[in-house]
Amino acid sequence: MVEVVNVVASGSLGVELDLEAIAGDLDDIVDYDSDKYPGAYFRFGDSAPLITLYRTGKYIVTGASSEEEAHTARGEFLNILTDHGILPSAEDEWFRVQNYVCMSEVGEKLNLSALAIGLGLEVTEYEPEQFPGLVFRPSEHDCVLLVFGSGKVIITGATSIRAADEAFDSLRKHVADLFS
DNA sequence: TAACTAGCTTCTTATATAACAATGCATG
DNA sequence: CATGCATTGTTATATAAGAAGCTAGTTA
Repeated sequence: MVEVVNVVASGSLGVELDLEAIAGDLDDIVDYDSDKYPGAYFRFGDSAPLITLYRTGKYIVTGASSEEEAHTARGEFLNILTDHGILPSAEDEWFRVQNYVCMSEVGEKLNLSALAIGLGLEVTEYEPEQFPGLVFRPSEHDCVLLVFGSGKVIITGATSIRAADEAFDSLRKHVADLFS
């Protein structure tokens, strides 16, 4: 099993927006500086996900620890926009999770040099002087795994929890075959 | 010279290393 | 009171994805 630690999702309001006016109106929750970055940041609380809104009406949600939390943040975001008359209604827009960042562990300490050879040098990168984790890009899974000597594993780039689960499972099987 | 492409910026999150800064405490 | 060592804290390293906008480089 993998634990979701971060969810990145995106959607579109379908309308062009005046971010300067919105930032002025929602001064307490919106942070916008076009010289620094073209997106306007919406923060709903300290540990809540961050929503970045763009001129085009497209937006991204980052920092949610579940898909539900991402949806909740999006709902709050849409409500505030409709309440302030920025949006006529919150319908007819798409919203999709683009990236799941997950964490898990294999339950034993790992020799990463041996693991790199075992998994195959063409699908792994391990340069401990540059970064302590081994980068594993399994050819049969569409995500990337960072494997550490402690046995902890980060799975990122997955578009579903199932994909992350499957990728971690295959890593675990490789580890079991190699070190037993 | 114009159009296009590629790469970088911002942000989030776990993970683990080294290198560095800054501070605390003890000993001479 | 000054120096040395230890601890704590911050930053960098690397990963993925979305977004818009800027710059740099290439090509027609």
